[in-house]
Amino acid sequence: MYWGTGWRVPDVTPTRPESPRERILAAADDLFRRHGIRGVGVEAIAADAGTNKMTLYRHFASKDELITAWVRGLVAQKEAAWDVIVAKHPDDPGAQLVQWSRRNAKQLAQMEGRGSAIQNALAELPETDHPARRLLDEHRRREHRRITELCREAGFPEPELAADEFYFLLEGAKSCTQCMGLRRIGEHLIRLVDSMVGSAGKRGTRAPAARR
Amino acid sequence: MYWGTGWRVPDVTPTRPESPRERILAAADDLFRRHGIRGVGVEAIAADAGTNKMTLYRHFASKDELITAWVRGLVAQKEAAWDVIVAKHPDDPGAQLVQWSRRNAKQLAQMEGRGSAIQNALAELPETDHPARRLLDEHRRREHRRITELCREAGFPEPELAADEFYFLLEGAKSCTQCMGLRRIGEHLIRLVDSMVGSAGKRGTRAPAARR
DNA sequence: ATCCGGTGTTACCGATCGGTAACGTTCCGG
DNA sequence: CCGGAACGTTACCGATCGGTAACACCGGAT
Repeated sequence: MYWGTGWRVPDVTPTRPESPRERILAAADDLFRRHGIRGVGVEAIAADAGTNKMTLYRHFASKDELITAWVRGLVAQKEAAWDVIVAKHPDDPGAQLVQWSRRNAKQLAQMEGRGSAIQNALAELPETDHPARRLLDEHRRREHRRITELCREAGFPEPELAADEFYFLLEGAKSCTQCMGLRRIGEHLIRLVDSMVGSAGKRGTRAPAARR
Repeated sequence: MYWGTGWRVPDVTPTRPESPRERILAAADDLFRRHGIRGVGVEAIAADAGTNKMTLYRHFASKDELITAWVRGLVAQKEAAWDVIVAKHPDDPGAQLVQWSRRNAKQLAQMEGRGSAIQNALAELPETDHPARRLLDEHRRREHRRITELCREAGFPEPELAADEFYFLLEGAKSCTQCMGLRRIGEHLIRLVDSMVGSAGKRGTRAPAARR
Protein backbone atom coordinates (compact mmCIF):
# COMPACT_ATOMS: atom_id res chain seq x y z
CA MET A 1 0.00 0.00 0.00
CA TYR A 2 1.94 2.95 -1.27
CA TRP A 3 -0.72 5.55 -0.58
CA GLY A 4 -0.59 5.09 3.17
CA THR A 5 2.99 6.17 3.66
CA GLY A 6 2.57 9.88 2.97
CA TRP A 7 2.30 11.68 6.26
CA ARG A 8 -0.24 14.37 6.97
CA VAL A 9 2.27 17.19 6.56
CA PRO A 10 1.11 20.39 8.22
CA ASP A 11 -0.43 19.23 11.48
CA VAL A 12 2.67 18.71 13.57
CA THR A 13 1.59 21.38 16.00
CA PRO A 14 1.39 20.02 19.55
CA THR A 15 -2.35 20.62 19.94
CA ARG A 16 -4.10 19.26 16.87
CA PRO A 17 -6.66 21.59 15.35
CA GLU A 18 -9.38 18.95 15.13
CA SER A 19 -10.28 16.23 17.55
CA PRO A 20 -9.03 12.73 16.75
CA ARG A 21 -12.54 11.66 15.95
CA GLU A 22 -12.93 14.29 13.27
CA ARG A 23 -9.51 13.56 11.84
CA ILE A 24 -10.32 9.87 11.68
CA LEU A 25 -13.57 10.58 9.89
CA ALA A 26 -11.78 12.89 7.48
CA ALA A 27 -9.11 10.29 6.77
CA ALA A 28 -11.74 7.60 6.33
CA ASP A 29 -13.61 9.85 3.91
CA ASP A 30 -10.49 10.35 1.85
CA LEU A 31 -9.41 6.72 1.82
CA PHE A 32 -12.87 5.21 1.37
CA ARG A 33 -13.42 7.42 -1.65
CA ARG A 34 -10.09 6.60 -3.23
CA HIS A 35 -9.76 2.90 -2.51
CA GLY A 36 -13.20 1.70 -1.54
CA ILE A 37 -14.48 0.62 1.84
CA ARG A 38 -13.13 -2.89 1.66
CA GLY A 39 -9.90 -1.72 0.08
CA VAL A 40 -8.60 0.11 3.12
CA GLY A 41 -7.80 -1.16 6.59
CA VAL A 42 -8.42 0.52 9.90
CA GLU A 43 -4.69 0.81 10.56
CA ALA A 44 -4.18 2.86 7.40
CA ILE A 45 -7.07 5.12 8.34
CA ALA A 46 -5.67 5.73 11.80
CA ALA A 47 -2.20 6.40 10.41
CA ASP A 48 -3.57 8.82 7.84
CA ALA A 49 -5.45 10.60 10.61
CA GLY A 50 -2.19 11.06 12.49
CA THR A 51 -3.22 8.70 15.25
CA ASN A 52 -3.34 4.96 15.82
CA LYS A 53 -5.67 2.01 15.79
CA MET A 54 -6.30 2.06 19.54
CA THR A 55 -7.61 5.59 19.52
CA LEU A 56 -9.76 4.76 16.54
CA TYR A 57 -11.39 1.94 18.45
CA ARG A 58 -11.99 4.23 21.41
CA HIS A 59 -14.24 6.33 19.16
CA PHE A 60 -15.75 3.63 16.97
CA ALA A 61 -16.69 0.23 18.29
CA SER A 62 -15.87 -1.47 15.00
CA LYS A 63 -14.96 -0.79 11.42
CA ASP A 64 -18.60 -1.28 10.48
CA GLU A 65 -19.54 1.47 12.90
CA LEU A 66 -16.92 3.75 11.41
CA ILE A 67 -18.34 3.02 7.98
CA THR A 68 -21.80 3.77 9.29
CA ALA A 69 -20.70 7.06 10.81
CA TRP A 70 -19.01 8.01 7.54
CA VAL A 71 -22.12 7.17 5.54
CA ARG A 72 -24.25 9.08 8.02
CA GLY A 73 -22.07 12.11 7.36
CA LEU A 74 -22.38 11.66 3.62
CA VAL A 75 -26.15 11.63 3.60
CA ALA A 76 -26.40 14.40 6.20
CA GLN A 77 -24.18 16.62 4.09
CA LYS A 78 -26.18 15.87 0.97
CA GLU A 79 -29.54 16.47 2.58
CA ALA A 80 -28.27 19.67 4.13
CA ALA A 81 -27.35 20.85 0.63
CA TRP A 82 -30.89 20.04 -0.43
CA ASP A 83 -32.29 22.09 2.42
CA VAL A 84 -30.12 25.06 1.52
CA ILE A 85 -31.45 25.02 -2.01
CA VAL A 86 -35.00 24.68 -0.81
CA ALA A 87 -34.52 27.65 1.50
CA LYS A 88 -33.06 29.73 -1.31
CA HIS A 89 -35.94 29.05 -3.69
CA PRO A 90 -39.06 28.65 -1.60
CA ASP A 91 -42.25 27.89 -3.46
CA ASP A 92 -40.32 27.40 -6.69
CA PRO A 93 -39.96 23.66 -7.22
CA GLY A 94 -38.61 24.09 -10.73
CA ALA A 95 -35.77 26.27 -9.53
CA GLN A 96 -35.00 23.78 -6.79
CA LEU A 97 -34.64 20.98 -9.32
CA VAL A 98 -32.51 23.15 -11.56
CA GLN A 99 -30.28 24.27 -8.74
CA TRP A 100 -29.87 20.74 -7.55
CA SER A 101 -28.69 19.68 -10.97
CA ARG A 102 -26.22 22.58 -10.99
CA ARG A 103 -24.93 21.62 -7.59
CA ASN A 104 -24.43 18.06 -8.78
CA ALA A 105 -22.72 19.20 -11.96
CA LYS A 106 -20.26 21.12 -9.83
CA GLN A 107 -19.61 18.07 -7.68
CA LEU A 108 -19.06 15.93 -10.75
CA ALA A 109 -15.95 17.86 -11.66
CA GLN A 110 -14.46 17.10 -8.26
CA MET A 111 -14.77 13.32 -8.18
CA GLU A 112 -11.62 12.43 -10.02
CA GLY A 113 -12.24 9.30 -12.02
CA ARG A 114 -13.72 7.67 -8.95
CA GLY A 115 -17.50 7.96 -9.12
CA SER A 116 -20.04 8.96 -6.52
CA ALA A 117 -19.10 7.94 -3.01
CA ILE A 118 -22.67 6.96 -2.25
CA GLN A 119 -23.02 4.83 -5.35
CA ASN A 120 -19.72 3.11 -4.61
CA ALA A 121 -20.64 2.54 -1.00
CA LEU A 122 -23.91 1.02 -2.15
CA ALA A 123 -21.97 -1.34 -4.38
CA GLU A 124 -19.72 -2.37 -1.54
CA LEU A 125 -22.49 -2.95 0.98
CA PRO A 126 -24.60 -5.78 -0.41
CA GLU A 127 -25.98 -6.91 2.95
CA THR A 128 -29.33 -5.18 3.25
CA ASP A 129 -29.25 -5.41 7.04
CA HIS A 130 -25.99 -3.51 7.36
CA PRO A 131 -26.77 -0.28 9.25
CA ALA A 132 -24.83 1.83 6.76
CA ARG A 133 -26.67 0.18 3.92
CA ARG A 134 -29.95 0.96 5.60
CA LEU A 135 -28.99 4.60 5.91
CA LEU A 136 -28.23 4.70 2.21
CA ASP A 137 -31.46 3.04 1.21
CA GLU A 138 -33.53 5.33 3.40
CA HIS A 139 -31.69 8.34 2.06
CA ARG A 140 -32.35 7.35 -1.52
CA ARG A 141 -36.01 6.77 -0.85
CA ARG A 142 -36.30 10.13 0.90
CA GLU A 143 -34.57 11.88 -1.97
CA HIS A 144 -36.74 10.18 -4.54
CA ARG A 145 -39.86 11.08 -2.63
CA ARG A 146 -38.69 14.66 -2.36
CA ILE A 147 -38.07 14.84 -6.09
CA THR A 148 -41.40 13.27 -6.87
CA GLU A 149 -43.16 15.86 -4.73
CA LEU A 150 -41.19 18.62 -6.42
CA CYS A 151 -42.16 17.35 -9.84
CA ARG A 152 -45.77 17.24 -8.76
CA GLU A 153 -45.64 20.84 -7.53
CA ALA A 154 -43.79 21.88 -10.68
CA GLY A 155 -46.77 20.82 -12.70
CA PHE A 156 -45.48 17.79 -14.52
CA PRO A 157 -48.48 15.86 -15.80
CA GLU A 158 -46.86 12.61 -14.67
CA PRO A 159 -44.81 13.45 -11.58
CA GLU A 160 -43.62 9.89 -10.96
CA LEU A 161 -42.32 9.58 -14.49
CA ALA A 162 -40.69 12.99 -14.36
CA ALA A 163 -39.11 12.19 -11.01
CA ASP A 164 -37.64 9.00 -12.37
CA GLU A 165 -36.30 10.86 -15.39
CA PHE A 166 -34.71 13.43 -13.13
CA TYR A 167 -33.28 10.78 -10.86
CA PHE A 168 -31.99 8.71 -13.77
CA LEU A 169 -30.24 11.72 -15.25
CA LEU A 170 -28.60 12.59 -11.94
CA GLU A 171 -27.43 9.10 -11.03
CA GLY A 172 -26.49 8.30 -14.59
CA ALA A 173 -24.29 11.36 -14.80
CA LYS A 174 -22.55 10.37 -11.59
CA SER A 175 -22.07 6.84 -12.80
CA CYS A 176 -20.43 8.10 -16.00
CA THR A 177 -17.76 10.08 -14.17
CA GLN A 178 -15.79 6.88 -13.81
CA CYS A 179 -14.78 6.81 -17.45
CA MET A 180 -15.83 9.93 -19.36
CA GLY A 181 -15.03 13.58 -19.72
CA LEU A 182 -16.11 15.33 -16.55
CA ARG A 183 -16.82 18.81 -17.78
CA ARG A 184 -18.99 17.76 -20.68
CA ILE A 185 -21.03 15.54 -18.39
CA GLY A 186 -21.74 18.40 -16.02
CA GLU A 187 -22.72 20.76 -18.82
CA HIS A 188 -24.98 18.20 -20.41
CA LEU A 189 -26.62 17.31 -17.13
CA ILE A 190 -27.43 20.98 -16.59
CA ARG A 191 -28.79 21.42 -20.08
CA LEU A 192 -30.92 18.31 -19.88
CA VAL A 193 -32.46 19.24 -16.56
CA ASP A 194 -32.97 22.84 -17.65
CA SER A 195 -34.79 21.61 -20.69
CA MET A 196 -36.83 19.18 -18.63
CA VAL A 197 -37.93 21.76 -16.12
CA GLY A 198 -38.30 24.49 -18.71
CA SER A 199 -41.03 22.57 -20.45
CA ALA A 200 -42.81 21.42 -17.34
CA GLY A 201 -45.91 23.54 -17.60
CA LYS A 202 -45.98 24.43 -21.27
CA ARG A 203 -46.02 21.01 -22.80
CA GLY A 204 -44.97 20.15 -26.28
CA THR A 205 -42.19 22.67 -26.62
CA ARG A 206 -39.09 20.59 -26.49
CA ALA A 207 -37.12 18.34 -28.77
CA PRO A 208 -34.89 16.32 -26.47
CA ALA A 209 -31.18 16.78 -26.78
CA ALA A 210 -31.85 19.59 -29.19
CA ARG A 211 -33.04 22.64 -27.38
CA ARG A 212 -31.10 25.91 -27.33
CA MET B 1 -20.19 -16.99 5.55
CA TYR B 2 -23.51 -18.76 5.53
CA TRP B 3 -24.08 -18.49 1.80
CA GLY B 4 -21.18 -20.75 0.92
CA THR B 5 -22.53 -23.85 2.56
CA GLY B 6 -25.30 -24.59 0.10
CA TRP B 7 -24.08 -27.30 -2.22
CA ARG B 8 -24.61 -27.23 -5.94
CA VAL B 9 -27.41 -29.76 -5.88
CA PRO B 10 -27.98 -31.39 -9.23
CA ASP B 11 -24.51 -31.99 -10.64
CA VAL B 12 -23.49 -35.11 -8.78
CA THR B 13 -23.24 -37.07 -11.99
CA PRO B 14 -19.74 -38.55 -12.41
CA THR B 15 -18.92 -36.61 -15.56
CA ARG B 16 -19.80 -32.97 -14.97
CA PRO B 17 -21.77 -31.34 -17.75
CA GLU B 18 -19.47 -28.32 -17.96
CA SER B 19 -15.75 -28.12 -17.65
CA PRO B 20 -14.35 -26.98 -14.30
CA ARG B 21 -13.30 -23.72 -15.87
CA GLU B 22 -16.86 -22.90 -16.92
CA ARG B 23 -18.26 -23.95 -13.58
CA ILE B 24 -15.74 -21.76 -11.80
CA LEU B 25 -16.65 -18.80 -13.97
CA ALA B 26 -20.33 -19.44 -13.37
CA ALA B 27 -19.82 -19.64 -9.62
CA ALA B 28 -17.69 -16.50 -9.67
CA ASP B 29 -20.41 -14.73 -11.62
CA ASP B 30 -23.00 -15.70 -9.06
CA LEU B 31 -20.92 -14.84 -6.01
CA PHE B 32 -19.37 -11.66 -7.38
CA ARG B 33 -22.82 -10.34 -8.19
CA ARG B 34 -24.25 -11.19 -4.79
CA HIS B 35 -21.39 -10.29 -2.49
CA GLY B 36 -19.02 -8.14 -4.50
CA ILE B 37 -15.59 -8.97 -5.81
CA ARG B 38 -13.77 -8.25 -2.60
CA GLY B 39 -16.47 -9.85 -0.54
CA VAL B 40 -15.86 -13.39 -1.73
CA GLY B 41 -12.77 -15.54 -1.46
CA VAL B 42 -11.36 -17.95 -4.02
CA GLU B 43 -12.05 -20.90 -1.77
CA ALA B 44 -15.76 -20.11 -1.66
CA ILE B 45 -15.83 -19.77 -5.44
CA ALA B 46 -14.14 -23.12 -5.93
CA ALA B 47 -16.45 -24.80 -3.44
CA ASP B 48 -19.52 -23.31 -5.10
CA ALA B 49 -18.24 -24.55 -8.43
CA GLY B 50 -18.05 -28.06 -7.02
CA THR B 51 -14.27 -28.14 -7.14
CA ASN B 52 -11.39 -26.81 -5.08
CA LYS B 53 -8.86 -24.05 -4.87
CA MET B 54 -6.08 -26.02 -6.55
CA THR B 55 -8.09 -26.64 -9.69
CA LEU B 56 -9.10 -23.01 -9.75
CA TYR B 57 -5.48 -21.97 -9.76
CA ARG B 58 -4.73 -24.40 -12.58
CA HIS B 59 -7.10 -22.40 -14.77
CA PHE B 60 -6.51 -18.89 -13.45
CA ALA B 61 -3.10 -17.66 -12.44
CA SER B 62 -4.52 -15.43 -9.73
CA LYS B 63 -7.75 -14.06 -8.35
CA ASP B 64 -7.17 -10.89 -10.34
CA GLU B 65 -7.00 -12.95 -13.50
CA LEU B 66 -10.24 -14.69 -12.58
CA ILE B 67 -11.82 -11.30 -12.02
CA THR B 68 -10.51 -10.17 -15.39
CA ALA B 69 -11.87 -13.24 -17.14
CA TRP B 70 -15.23 -12.70 -15.49
CA VAL B 71 -15.32 -9.05 -16.53
CA ARG B 72 -14.27 -10.03 -20.04
CA GLY B 73 -17.27 -12.31 -20.17
CA LEU B 74 -19.57 -9.58 -18.89
CA VAL B 75 -18.61 -7.08 -21.56
CA ALA B 76 -18.51 -9.71 -24.30
CA GLN B 77 -22.02 -10.79 -23.43
CA LYS B 78 -23.26 -7.22 -23.37
CA GLU B 79 -21.65 -6.27 -26.66
CA ALA B 80 -22.97 -9.45 -28.25
CA ALA B 81 -26.46 -8.37 -27.21
CA TRP B 82 -25.80 -5.03 -28.89
CA ASP B 83 -24.76 -6.79 -32.08
CA VAL B 84 -27.89 -8.90 -32.10
CA ILE B 85 -30.05 -5.81 -31.89
CA VAL B 86 -28.06 -4.08 -34.59
CA ALA B 87 -28.49 -7.09 -36.85
CA LYS B 88 -32.23 -7.19 -36.20
CA HIS B 89 -32.75 -3.52 -37.06
CA PRO B 90 -30.21 -2.62 -39.72
CA ASP B 91 -30.23 0.97 -40.90
CA ASP B 92 -32.71 1.91 -38.18
CA PRO B 93 -30.70 3.59 -35.41
CA GLY B 94 -33.83 4.71 -33.60
CA ALA B 95 -35.13 1.18 -33.33
CA GLN B 96 -31.74 0.03 -32.10
CA LEU B 97 -31.80 2.55 -29.27
CA VAL B 98 -35.35 1.63 -28.38
CA GLN B 99 -34.64 -2.06 -28.41
CA TRP B 100 -31.58 -1.57 -26.28
CA SER B 101 -33.63 0.24 -23.68
CA ARG B 102 -36.15 -2.61 -23.74
CA ARG B 103 -33.42 -5.16 -23.31
CA ASN B 104 -32.08 -3.23 -20.33
CA ALA B 105 -35.51 -2.84 -18.83
CA LYS B 106 -35.88 -6.60 -18.97
CA GLN B 107 -32.50 -7.07 -17.28
CA LEU B 108 -33.44 -4.61 -14.55
CA ALA B 109 -36.14 -6.91 -13.27
CA GLN B 110 -33.60 -9.68 -12.82
CA MET B 111 -31.00 -7.93 -10.72
CA GLU B 112 -32.52 -8.44 -7.32
CA GLY B 113 -31.72 -5.45 -5.18
CA ARG B 114 -28.11 -5.69 -6.18
CA GLY B 115 -27.43 -3.25 -9.02
CA SER B 116 -25.61 -3.63 -12.28
CA ALA B 117 -22.68 -6.01 -12.10
CA ILE B 118 -20.60 -3.73 -14.29
CA GLN B 119 -21.33 -0.65 -12.19
CA ASN B 120 -20.51 -2.55 -9.02
CA ALA B 121 -17.32 -3.97 -10.47
CA LEU B 122 -16.32 -0.46 -11.48
CA ALA B 123 -16.85 0.66 -7.91
CA GLU B 124 -14.73 -2.17 -6.58
CA LEU B 125 -11.84 -1.67 -9.00
CA PRO B 126 -10.44 1.79 -8.29
CA GLU B 127 -6.96 1.06 -9.64
CA THR B 128 -7.03 2.33 -13.20
CA ASP B 129 -4.20 0.00 -14.20
CA HIS B 130 -6.05 -3.14 -13.20
CA PRO B 131 -6.61 -5.18 -16.38
CA ALA B 132 -10.27 -5.78 -15.52
CA ARG B 133 -10.75 -2.10 -14.89
CA ARG B 134 -9.22 -1.33 -18.24
CA LEU B 135 -11.65 -3.69 -19.93
CA LEU B 136 -14.54 -1.92 -18.27
CA ASP B 137 -13.33 1.53 -19.21
CA GLU B 138 -12.75 0.54 -22.82
CA HIS B 139 -16.15 -1.10 -22.94
CA ARG B 140 -17.89 1.99 -21.66
CA ARG B 141 -16.11 4.21 -24.13
CA ARG B 142 -16.97 1.88 -26.98
CA GLU B 143 -20.60 1.80 -25.92
CA HIS B 144 -20.78 5.54 -25.57
CA ARG B 145 -19.21 6.02 -28.99
CA ARG B 146 -21.66 3.56 -30.48
CA ILE B 147 -24.59 5.40 -28.92
CA THR B 148 -23.28 8.74 -30.08
CA GLU B 149 -23.01 7.45 -33.63
CA LEU B 150 -26.52 6.03 -33.40
CA CYS B 151 -27.87 9.35 -32.20
CA ARG B 152 -26.12 11.07 -35.06
CA GLU B 153 -27.64 8.69 -37.59
CA ALA B 154 -31.02 8.99 -35.90
CA GLY B 155 -31.03 12.67 -36.74
CA PHE B 156 -30.67 14.26 -33.34
CA PRO B 157 -29.54 17.83 -33.86
CA GLU B 158 -27.02 17.45 -31.04
CA PRO B 159 -25.90 13.83 -31.08
CA GLU B 160 -23.42 14.18 -28.23
CA LEU B 161 -26.05 15.66 -25.95
CA ALA B 162 -28.61 13.06 -26.97
CA ALA B 163 -26.10 10.28 -26.41
CA ASP B 164 -25.37 11.52 -22.92
CA GLU B 165 -29.07 11.75 -22.18
CA PHE B 166 -29.53 8.19 -23.37
CA TYR B 167 -26.55 6.97 -21.42
CA PHE B 168 -27.60 8.82 -18.29
CA LEU B 169 -31.07 7.31 -18.44
CA LEU B 170 -29.69 3.82 -18.88
CA GLU B 171 -27.05 3.96 -16.17
CA GLY B 172 -29.29 5.91 -13.86
CA ALA B 173 -32.01 3.31 -14.13
CA LYS B 174 -29.51 0.57 -13.31
CA SER B 175 -28.19 2.53 -10.37
CA CYS B 176 -31.69 2.90 -8.97
CA THR B 177 -32.37 -0.83 -8.88
CA GLN B 178 -30.51 -1.01 -5.60
CA CYS B 179 -33.31 0.63 -3.67
CA MET B 180 -36.45 1.19 -5.72
CA GLY B 181 -39.31 -0.65 -7.33
CA LEU B 182 -37.92 -2.69 -10.19
CA ARG B 183 -40.90 -2.92 -12.51
CA ARG B 184 -41.72 0.76 -12.46
CA ILE B 185 -38.12 1.62 -13.26
CA GLY B 186 -38.13 -0.61 -16.32
CA GLU B 187 -41.42 0.77 -17.58
CA HIS B 188 -40.32 4.34 -17.08
CA LEU B 189 -36.98 3.73 -18.75
CA ILE B 190 -38.77 2.37 -21.80
CA ARG B 191 -41.22 5.26 -21.92
CA LEU B 192 -38.50 7.85 -21.55
CA VAL B 193 -36.35 6.37 -24.29
CA ASP B 194 -39.36 5.86 -26.56
CA SER B 195 -40.26 9.48 -26.11
CA MET B 196 -36.68 10.56 -26.70
CA VAL B 197 -36.29 8.61 -29.91
CA GLY B 198 -39.84 9.32 -31.05
CA SER B 199 -39.12 13.01 -31.24
CA ALA B 200 -35.68 12.70 -32.77
CA GLY B 201 -36.42 14.05 -36.22
CA LYS B 202 -39.61 16.02 -35.65
CA ARG B 203 -38.47 18.42 -33.00
CA GLY B 204 -40.71 20.28 -30.64
CA THR B 205 -43.26 17.56 -30.12
CA ARG B 206 -42.62 16.36 -26.64
CA ALA B 207 -43.27 17.41 -23.13
CA PRO B 208 -40.89 15.40 -21.00
CA ALA B 209 -42.38 12.95 -18.60
CA ALA B 210 -45.75 13.72 -20.06
CA ARG B 211 -46.16 11.96 -23.34
CA ARG B 212 -48.61 9.12 -23.83
C1' DA C 1 -0.06 17.35 44.75
C1' DT C 2 -3.40 14.52 43.00
C1' DC C 3 -6.25 12.38 40.08
C1' DC C 4 -8.25 11.17 35.83
C1' DG C 5 -9.81 11.12 31.10
C1' DG C 6 -8.00 11.08 26.59
C1' DT C 7 -4.18 9.71 24.02
C1' DG C 8 0.13 7.25 22.19
C1' DT C 9 2.78 2.88 21.92
C1' DT C 10 3.80 -1.86 21.55
C1' DA C 11 2.73 -6.27 21.32
C1' DC C 12 -0.31 -9.58 20.52
C1' DC C 13 -4.53 -12.60 19.14
C1' DG C 14 -7.43 -15.46 16.04
C1' DA C 15 -9.34 -15.53 11.65
C1' DT C 16 -9.13 -15.22 6.91
C1' DC C 17 -7.00 -14.32 2.79
C1' DG C 18 -4.41 -15.42 -1.71
C1' DG C 19 -1.40 -18.79 -3.19
C1' DT C 20 1.63 -23.23 -3.28
C1' DA C 21 3.63 -28.09 -2.52
C1' DA C 22 3.05 -32.81 -2.68
C1' DC C 23 0.64 -36.75 -3.49
C1' DG C 24 -3.39 -39.71 -4.98
C1' DT C 25 -6.93 -40.52 -8.10
C1' DT C 26 -9.39 -40.91 -12.43
C1' DC C 27 -9.84 -41.25 -17.11
C1' DC C 28 -8.63 -41.41 -21.82
C1' DG C 29 -5.85 -42.07 -25.96
C1' DG C 30 -2.14 -44.75 -27.96
C1' DC D 1 -1.64 -52.05 -20.66
C1' DC D 2 0.47 -48.05 -19.95
C1' DG D 3 1.45 -43.30 -19.56
C1' DG D 4 0.23 -38.78 -18.92
C1' DA D 5 -2.76 -35.02 -18.39
C1' DA D 6 -6.45 -33.25 -15.64
C1' DC D 7 -8.55 -33.25 -11.37
C1' DG D 8 -9.21 -34.00 -6.15
C1' DT D 9 -7.35 -33.75 -1.35
C1' DT D 10 -4.77 -32.23 2.42
C1' DA D 11 -1.77 -29.53 4.47
C1' DC D 12 0.65 -25.67 4.70
C1' DC D 13 2.76 -20.79 4.02
C1' DG D 14 3.20 -15.73 4.77
C1' DA D 15 0.65 -11.68 4.88
C1' DT D 16 -2.97 -8.96 6.31
C1' DC D 17 -7.07 -8.14 8.55
C1' DG D 18 -10.23 -6.54 12.51
C1' DG D 19 -9.87 -6.16 17.25
C1' DT D 20 -7.79 -6.23 22.20
C1' DA D 21 -4.62 -5.96 26.44
C1' DA D 22 -1.48 -3.54 29.06
C1' DC D 23 1.02 0.27 30.13
C1' DA D 24 3.15 4.85 29.72
C1' DC D 25 2.21 9.68 29.01
C1' DC D 26 0.30 14.29 29.43
C1' DG D 27 -2.69 18.00 30.46
C1' DG D 28 -6.15 20.12 32.95
C1' DA D 29 -9.46 20.47 36.84
C1' DT D 30 -9.96 20.04 41.84
